[in-house]
Amino acid sequence: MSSYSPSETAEKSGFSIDTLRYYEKIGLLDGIARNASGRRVFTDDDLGWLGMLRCLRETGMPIAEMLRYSELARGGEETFGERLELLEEHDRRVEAQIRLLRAQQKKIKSKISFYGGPSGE
Amino acid sequence: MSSYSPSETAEKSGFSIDTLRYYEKIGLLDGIARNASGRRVFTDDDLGWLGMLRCLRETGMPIAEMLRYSELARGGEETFGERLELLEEHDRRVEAQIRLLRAQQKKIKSKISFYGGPSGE
DNA sequence: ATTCCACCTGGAGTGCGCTCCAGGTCAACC
DNA sequence: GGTTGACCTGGAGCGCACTCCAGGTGGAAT
Repeated sequence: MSSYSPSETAEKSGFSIDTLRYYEKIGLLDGIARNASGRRVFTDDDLGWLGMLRCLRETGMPIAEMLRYSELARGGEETFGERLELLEEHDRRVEAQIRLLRAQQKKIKSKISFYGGPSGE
Repeated sequence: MSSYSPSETAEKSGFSIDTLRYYEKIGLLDGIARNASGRRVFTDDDLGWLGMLRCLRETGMPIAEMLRYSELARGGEETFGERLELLEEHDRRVEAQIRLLRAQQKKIKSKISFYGGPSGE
């Protein structure tokens, strides 16, 4: 088994069918195959790419930048350098985001113990 | 010094003046004092509250829930239990968010090393 | 034959969280 | 007395990322 209907793909990728269509429309998904009656047929490769997109989205990358990354990905090995740069930049932002979350979480926890949280009261 | 103009408050709190007005309008900020000519005057207490709001916002709490928290905060000590519950629930979401980020960051880093990232090439 | 269902399209609508705007006020400075 | 600048109000507008809708198609089951 290596080809998937839109609904299977939605389930496996975690994106809704509407989002899959939207992503194809704006160019995040390229060359999605169609069967004889015009329906989308997703491959394992497509699922792999969707996994990458999901990773980028969930770490807060804006669609516009994912689009940039997609364009680079279409450019073949020549764009490895640029893709590397883009991901490293993003990785730094993710790192900063985690740091911020941790710092703010500390404040929340201290507020919790102020209100008499676990092992407080 | 213990009272601040809107622009000072914006600078100190990290929210824009427009956002401060908006927060007051929707009820996240309550009882902000005014001077004789109708301008807002923020106190250290207000700044403290804004710090809490900022913490909640930056950890992804939706405005609607911050509103709920604000209402509870107006309710005095009787609402400590509910506030505690709300913050504990939020803390768990923050924890999950951090975990997700860390997990996705791993994928990004492995992609980076695939592209020939630091100490790779 | 018809009912059903998953899918298709283009385009409109939604929810969130601001952000901007027009038109006005007031205190202060030149 | 005029100008400036920070502030005020109500309300419109915006950017993002979807999400929904109307109307239609094509294959499969009853």
